[in-house]
Amino acid sequence: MTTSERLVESTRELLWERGFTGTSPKAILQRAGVGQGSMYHHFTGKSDLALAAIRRTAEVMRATADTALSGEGSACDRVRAYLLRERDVLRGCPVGRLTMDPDVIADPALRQPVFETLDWLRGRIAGILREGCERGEFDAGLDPEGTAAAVVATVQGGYVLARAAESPAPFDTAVRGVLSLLAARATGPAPTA
Amino acid sequence: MTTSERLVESTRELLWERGFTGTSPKAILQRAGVGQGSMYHHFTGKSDLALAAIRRTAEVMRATADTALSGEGSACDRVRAYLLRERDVLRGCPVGRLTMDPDVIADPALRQPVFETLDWLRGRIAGILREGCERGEFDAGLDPEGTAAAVVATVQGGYVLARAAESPAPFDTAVRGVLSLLAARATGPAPTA
DNA sequence: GTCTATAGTGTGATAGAC
DNA sequence: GTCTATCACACTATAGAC
Repeated sequence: MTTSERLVESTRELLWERGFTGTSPKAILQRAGVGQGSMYHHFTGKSDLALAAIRRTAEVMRATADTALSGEGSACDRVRAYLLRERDVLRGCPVGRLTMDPDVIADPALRQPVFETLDWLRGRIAGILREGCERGEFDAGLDPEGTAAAVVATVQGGYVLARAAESPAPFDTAVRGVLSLLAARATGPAPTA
Repeated sequence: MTTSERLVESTRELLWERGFTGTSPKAILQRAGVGQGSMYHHFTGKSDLALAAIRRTAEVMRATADTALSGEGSACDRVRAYLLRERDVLRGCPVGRLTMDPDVIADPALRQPVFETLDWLRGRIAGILREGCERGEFDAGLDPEGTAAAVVATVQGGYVLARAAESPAPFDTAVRGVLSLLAARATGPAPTA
């Protein structure tokens, strides 16, 4: 791993744990085990390094979500696979948590990958649900866009509830709830959600 | 307004805007228009002041939510009233945003009011849905706990999506989605969600 | 390309005058 | 009760040696 890569990885971890405001260059350097000079040689500063880290994290999250969503089965099965995939719930979403960071939201360059990732996810799920509707997998009138937004929001909000409770339980309950509501709209032999 | 109250109000605003880590005593004092001595006279430090501010914010949020949830109508109507109540969506939830602040979550005293508020909200909505089930307002098998968690998570996650997009639209879409899923479970003449 | 040294500013808290 | 002065330390960035 190059010095540059080590810096990006350390930044990714710290942004996830502490956010942008809560992460100092000093902490990044200590975790990466490099001196200050290296950071300012490879990057123009904290924001530039954060941008590289956020872009990488967004890329990883997108790939992970797409794997779960691209599996076999009905639209409902694929959304279920996404919702029930393994997660380190108490750590929260490395992309979503950045939206609570005013310095990230205020900087268009930093906000863009955050927006693009969540927007892509919403659109991906909406597309799957729309296909499901066209195939008659759901009863008439299911709102693919609204449902997709609710699914993504449930995950993001589930992290909030779990971190407040210091327990993954509220996350799991919320996921169970939205899955149950969705499964009730599926036609055919109702799978136990 | 007393000096102490001014300090708490300034802290509430700043915690909402910038979180605990992103808020300095200096910023609080400037906004409140008082000197440093006043703060350390009334409070032991930043955390103590934040605790007073968080408790007050939690109290306000609980009252606001309870007003919307205590209205007339069916269980579905009351949850709808809560979901559709006016919100400054792009500011996010003043309680929920604190869960992304590692220093808040790490301090049991600061985390407690955050947890209690969100847990109360979940329980309140679950109770309303349970009553609705008992009155036959929903078709059999609606999961009150799961649905309530999904409703609260959708709101919290809706803020995340809205802030990422710098637009309230994704929040509104998610709320429409979860409401549509819930309304489909209501018996009788389906109200257009 | 990486290091240490240094600078200037801000943070969170204390001391002591009024 | 409120103010200003001061403290020790951390933050972000730059300079310049190696």
